[in-house]
Formats: sequence, C-alpha cells, structure tokens
Amino acid sequence: MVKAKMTFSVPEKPTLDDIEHTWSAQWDRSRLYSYDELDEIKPIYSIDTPPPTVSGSLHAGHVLSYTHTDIVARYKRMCGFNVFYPMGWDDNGLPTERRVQNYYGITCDPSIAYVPSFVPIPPTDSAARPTPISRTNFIDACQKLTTEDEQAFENLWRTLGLSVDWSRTYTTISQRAQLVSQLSFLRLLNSGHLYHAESPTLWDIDFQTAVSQAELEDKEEDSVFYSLSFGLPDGAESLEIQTTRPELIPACVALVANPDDTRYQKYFGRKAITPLFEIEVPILAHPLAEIEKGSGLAMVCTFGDMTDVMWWKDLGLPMRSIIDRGGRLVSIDFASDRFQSRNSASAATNYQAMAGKTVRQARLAVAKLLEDNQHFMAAPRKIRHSVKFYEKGDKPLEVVTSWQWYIRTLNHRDTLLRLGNELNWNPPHMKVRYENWVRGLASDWNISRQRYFGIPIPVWYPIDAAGEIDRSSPILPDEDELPIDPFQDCPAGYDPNMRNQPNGFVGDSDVRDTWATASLTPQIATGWEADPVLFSRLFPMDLRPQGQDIIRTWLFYTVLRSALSNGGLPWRNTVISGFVLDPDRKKMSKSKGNVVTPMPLIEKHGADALRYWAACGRPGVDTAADENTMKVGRRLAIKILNASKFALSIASGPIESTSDTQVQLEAIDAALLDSLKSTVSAATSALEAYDHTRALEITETFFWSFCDDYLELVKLRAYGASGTGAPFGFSKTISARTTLVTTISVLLRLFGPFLPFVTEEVWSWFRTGSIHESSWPQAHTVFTEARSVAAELEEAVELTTPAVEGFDATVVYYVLSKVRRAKTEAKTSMKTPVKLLCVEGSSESVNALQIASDDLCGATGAQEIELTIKPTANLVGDTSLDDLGVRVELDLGQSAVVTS
RNA sequence: GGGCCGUUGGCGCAGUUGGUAGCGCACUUGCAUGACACGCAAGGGGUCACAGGUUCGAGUCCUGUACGGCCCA
Repeated sequence: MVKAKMTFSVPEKPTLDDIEHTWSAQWDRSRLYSYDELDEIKPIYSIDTPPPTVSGSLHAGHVLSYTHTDIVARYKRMCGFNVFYPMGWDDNGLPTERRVQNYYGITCDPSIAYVPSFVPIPPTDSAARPTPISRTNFIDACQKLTTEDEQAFENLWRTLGLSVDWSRTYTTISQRAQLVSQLSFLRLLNSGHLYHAESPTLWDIDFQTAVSQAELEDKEEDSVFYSLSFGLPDGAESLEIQTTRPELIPACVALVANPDDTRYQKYFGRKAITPLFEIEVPILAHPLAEIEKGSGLAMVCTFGDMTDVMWWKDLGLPMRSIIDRGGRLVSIDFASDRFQSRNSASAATNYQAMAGKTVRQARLAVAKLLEDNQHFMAAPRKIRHSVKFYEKGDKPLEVVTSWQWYIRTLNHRDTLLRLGNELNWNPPHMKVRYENWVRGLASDWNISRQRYFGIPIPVWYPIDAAGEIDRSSPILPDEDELPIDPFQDCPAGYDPNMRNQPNGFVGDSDVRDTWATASLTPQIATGWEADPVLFSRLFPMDLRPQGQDIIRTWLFYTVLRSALSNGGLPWRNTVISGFVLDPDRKKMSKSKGNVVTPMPLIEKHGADALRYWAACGRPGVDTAADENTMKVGRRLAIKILNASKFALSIASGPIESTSDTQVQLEAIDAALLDSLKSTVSAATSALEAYDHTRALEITETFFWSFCDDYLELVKLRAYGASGTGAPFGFSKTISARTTLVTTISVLLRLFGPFLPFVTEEVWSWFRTGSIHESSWPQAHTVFTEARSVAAELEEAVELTTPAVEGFDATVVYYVLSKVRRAKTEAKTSMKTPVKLLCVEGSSESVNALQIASDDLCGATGAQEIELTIKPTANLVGDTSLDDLGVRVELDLGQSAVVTS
C-alpha cells in the first residue's frame, strides 16, 4: 500500500453518461477478461455459455439470463479464479436458412450451378418471388448474413458489460465446430452409439426435412371424425372404423382392437375389406388400441402417426406408402403385389380423384366418394383435436420412410438419470423436468436433416454398377481428413469424376440437426481433441447456464453427448433462468410480437440499470419486463456515484496537522465495520449458492442505511474540526474517514459484479487498476483493509480497535430517528436545532449514547443532551428500544416546541 | 390427462428450521440540510387465493379446490 497521502481525483459533477462505451473500450484494450492459458496456479472456473441463435434477435429474456451468468463470472474472477467465459453464436441450421431466405429474397436449389460473382442483396420489392440460387451460393449468403448479425450481437453484449473473453468466440458453423461435430459422429459410429436406418420418420412437408421428438409441438386443430364401414369378405357384416384421416384408406394395412375388447374377439385373425379400394386387411389385436376410442377398432395405415408405426413394427405389417415427401398422394397400381385390390379397376377409378393431391384435398375428395358410395355409418362430425406439428412448421407432420442417422438414447436412460442426479441444479426443482423427459423418451435421436446450411454428415455411399446407391455400407473419411463436405470432397480411392456415376460414389446430402452440434459446445469451446492441455484443465466445465425451455433439448443432449464421448457429466452446476414476461404476464416470444429489445432500454436507463433489473430476477423464476425496476437500478447507480464522491472528497479534505501516530476507531465506526462484515459474509454465501438476487438485496440494503444513517451521523466528525469549531480531534476524524473509505471500497466491490460500469467509474477515482480484477472482500479482512486505508489517508498512522464493551449502535440510530420524526411532525427542516435532547433508558443504552453523543449532537443539531438511567429498565443486558424514553425540545426561534 | 412452478397491501416482490406480516415502486404530508430533489424525513394501506386438517400457535407443515403460467401427453 502506498504510504504517501493520497489525493483522490473526484469529479466535480459525476455522471453516468456514456460510461458504457468508455469502460467497455478500456476493458477491451486491457484484455481484462481473458482466460490466462499460461497460469497454472489459479483455480479455473469455466462457463459453457449458451450460443444464441443469431438468426433471431436478442431480447430482454437474453439480457436476463446472460446477465446472471456474467454476475457469476465477475464474482468468480474477483474470488481469484481464472475464468473461462467464451461466447458462442449458433448460426447453423434451419432458423438461419429461413432468415437468409427472407432477408435476401433467395431460395436454395441444389440443381442450379454455382455462380462465383453472385452477391446477395436485400430485394427492394419484398413481394417479389424468391430467386433460386445454388447450394454453394446459398451457404455463402448464410455466412455473410450471420457474420453481420454476430457483430451486432457482440456490440450489444459489450454495451451490457458482459465480461466475455471475446478472443475465444466460436460459432456452430465454424471449421472447429464442424471438426468436433464430425469427429464425434465418426467416434459414435465406431462405438455403436450411432446408426443408420431406413425407417418411418416424422416429416415436415414444407421444410422438407425430418424432425426429432424434441422439436414436436402439439397444436389444436379443427377436424372431422368420419365413421366408415369396412366390409367382411363374406359380405354379410360390416365393421365401423372412426377416423380423421380417410385419405389414408388406400394405405390401410390392418385393423386393430384391444385384445380385451369383447366386441372384437370373434374377428381377430379374420380379414376386412377396405371401402372404395377393396384391399383385404387383417383384423388384429394390440394393447395400444383403446377400447373407449371411437368404435374401439382402429385402422392401421402406413403411416398416419407414430402409433401406426408402432403397430406396423409390432405386428409385422406390409408397407403401403401413399404420401410423398411433398405431402401429396403418389400414384398407385392397385393390381400390384403391394396393393392387391379385389377390384383394381374400380379402385383405380376411385383413386383418380385423389392421386397427386395434397393430403387435405385428398381428404375432401375421398369424403365425397365415401358419401356417394354410402360408406358412412354415421354423419361426419366436427371435432377439435391435437395434432403434431414441427415447432417451426405450419402444416401437420406426416410420417415418411427414409434413411436417417440416429444416436441411441433409449438404452442410456439409466445412465442419463444417474447423471441428472449428479448435477447441481439451480433451482433444484428443474431436475424434475429433465427426469420426466428422460423417462418419457420414445425414440432414438434422429440427427439428420434434409437441409443445406448445416454441418454435413461426413459420409459417402458407393454406387453399384446398376447405378443403385448402397446405403448399407457407407464410405467414411479418416479422422485426420476432417472436416469434410461430402458434396465437395472426394473419398479416398475414388476420382472426383466418379461422383454420382455407376461404380462411383455419392455424398450424403443431409446436414446434422442443429442440436447435434450445439450439444457439443463444451467440447468445441474447451479444445477437445485439439488442445489436450486446455481440455484437461477445462473439462468438465463448472457451469451451464440456460433457459428452462431447452432442458429437454440442449441440456439433455449435451449430457448425452458427454456421457457417450467423455464418460461423464459435461459440467458440475447448472443454473436455469426463468422467462421474461410482458406486462400481461405472457411469455415473451417473437410470434406473440411482445418482444422487448434491449438496446433502447440501455440507452434510456443505462446498462447498469438494465443489469440491476436482471439481477432482481431469481434463477428459475419468471420475471416481468418492468421498467420500474430499471429506474430503481439507475437511481442506485447514481446514489453510488454521489455517496462515493461525498465520502472520498471528505476523506481527502484538509485536516489539522498533528504528531499523533495512533488512531483509535470510534465505537460507532467499529460497529459500522462490523455490520459491513456481516454484509460481506451474507452476500458471499448467497453468491456461492447462485442466489445473486439475495446478494444484491443484502448489499443494497446495507448501502442505503449506510448513506442515510451512518453518513449523516458522522458527517461533521469526518469533516474535521477545522472551520466548524466542533469538538472533533485528529483521531476521531481519521476514524470516520477511514470507515467511510473502507466501506465505500468494500461496497463497490460487492456491487461490482452487478453494476460493473458505475463501480469501475468510482474505483478509478481513488484506485489504480480495474475493480473487476480486485479481490472480492472477505469478512475477516475488513479491519485489515481499514488499517491500510488509515495508513493511506495519513502517513504513519496506526489504527487500533476501540476499547469499548457492550456498545449497541442501534440505540444511537433509534434516537436519531426519533429526533427526525419530531422534526417531521413539526413540519420543520432537518437542520432545525434541538435545544435539549433527553433520553431515559437502561444503563447499556445510556452508555452507548454517551459514547456517541458528539456524533449524535452533530447529526441532530442538539445543543444539549441529557441522559438518565431509567430505574425500571436497568436490567443487565436490557437494551430494548421500547423502554427508551426520548424527549426532543426543538428550537423554532420565537416559539420553542417540545415533542416527546 | 400427467408434471413443475406460482397465487402475500394498487403494481413488482421478500418472508431461511411454524411464534404478534416485510421491502421497493406508486400514494399522502413535509423538508432547499456544506454528496445526491434521479434527494431526505415521516405516514397511510394487507383477515398472506379458498376450504378443511395437524398444533397452545400456520403466510410458513399436510390434504383438497379454484385461478394463472410453463412443460409434456
């Protein structure tokens, strides 16, 4: 510590104006938030930051959770951790494609040739038809726009003051991400956790891609329940089938009823005839058929939904696909082995009304045919039911059969549940959501998507002499060739001109599900398989912060990937943030149009104020976008500015010279430092438990009472005797100044992680270096700090603790508040002098007031103070404030007013 | 239909192991005092969603109901 007397450079008129840009630029210049790769001593704290989707926009919800993470990062950094806090951008995948299509008015057509000179520009006419461009041009356009978007995102985060190490930014489409993603693919394939299969898959006909269980959304839709009659071969009887999808009658492969359904016992094993198309289908028993639903007899089609798939698999039924990937009905030969109509001519005639039509059109057509042919057993009735949609899609999902890549999940349930138990969840109840999801898993994870802008599946297939693709024996690259694009690169042993040729090869044209890469963020960020030293230090990581809505996707998938490739959890702790709600308490989302964008809020209230609002939201608790709270945050920042200015300028004010080298802390000062110590330990434990809100609350409460009570009480003493004639000597003044500066210094650091800008601003007035690399205060070093502050204020001064027993500061503050009330009730100014202040109380109370009487007189303006020990209240240890009798005699000029 | 969370003064929220309800904003009344009027002092306002139960005592524990939110079927 510097021994020379310090002069603090406190500005005349402190301001919050533009401190965001001043300090974020300074932090960037000094590389303040860099993870130190060379440091081998400091403990490491590593954060697996959620990479926001750059195709969207950052809203108040992001500010909420990213601020929470930043508070942790700043706190840990001050605690001496080497903090690893990178930012990632999720820029691959379908959302980006959609944004690029809309923004540039283009669409990808893989059949078009690459045009090197093509430059995408936003169209002037937004209604114009999108321009088809080549796959490569399309990917270039995606890259161009995401780069621009990422820059805008980074600017926002810097302005908000996130203490990210920007030198470690990664993106999910980068070469590094592609390498990790493809390497993981090959490793999983070799270890049997990944497989390739042709099977029925949920399919979005608009997006032309397969989707996974996690991307499903149920939506309520109007529909019609049709009651159909299926004949029996003998022609005597007919059976009733209720369905909402009569267009699938040609795809019917069986009828099923519950094995316990008494009505259908006699039919099991017999055949039925489909209406209109007259195909014989078996009547079978299966436990999934619900007795209560409709007639209890259901039609199994290939495929109407995933239940059909299950029946089809379990019962070994034939395949009669009739819907193509565009959602239209294919042409059918009813005389073929596959369909085998009993009357192929009339079946073909009937089907003519449906062939080539969309599912919806075909349904109307078949309904008319059914009615014309009197196949309805009851009038169709309207219903509302829930239908599965792709979460981003506009049409119900179909089920189509195709080749897809799957990561095994179902056989890892127990492992995943065990890992869920090992993870420290904040708040704890969020674990239940994970467990529910794991227990409810219905299928392995389909990771292939039939899209363009994504990480390619690193696989080729041989083409045989007849030109048929052999998907059962894929050609794999070597690990050291990665990353590859099978559309551009050629497998070893083949010549590029053998692409798409008989006896040649073809690249897998699919890309990976975005989550299949996003679930590798810990591996991408920590240098898995690229930097063994870095990886061994950082993995598993310390913290995964994320939203509650993606527990079943991001969190679950990341745990799965880490379990499969690294044999354990990817991180030790997770903090789940709540949603931001709009003023009507609705979840904020783009589709509702109630999104609040952060930049205008920063401009209006300041970054610290916005962070204050975010910090007031507890982990896992939904938080309203409340500008009121931001205003409170701004006021707090301003108050910190003013109180610090005041304390620091008093402390560096003139003081009478003396030869004293001993300064004894006044009792009231020691008491303040004591409660500061409690504040430090309470705030610290709250932060250790990831309860930033509590930490802020504790600090804030202490700060305001410090300003309103302590500061007022010791003002005069801190100014010193010079010029006032007050009875305060050197020691008493230094004691007050020391306490003020120590408290400000500690409080600034407690506020630092929450309000990085204003605290840095004030810190720069009286300290060198950044507050954000100073040490987090500790309760047991508060007095040590005070000692060095005293030595800093006056050279060679040594601070000693007060020799006072049983001093209770609350009595002093209580009397102060009584005097204030008297003045308020008399509707007079706080500086009104008090002629006489009489207090009657226990001996302890009187003793405390006696010790602090100079301060009390100074703060109340009391000219005389009279203390009496109350006989009835002098029980030992009794400092009950209720027993205190306070009488205030105000001096109001001519007419003296007495208040009790 | 299942799961999780919530329901506390006008609004936003706190209430740790059950012991006479707190905070901030807003509101009312004052105050130009040598940091701050983006301030200071003081004040009014709630039978803690509802119904049972345990207990000497329940905002707090148990059961059920209603409403709201989110997730999954």
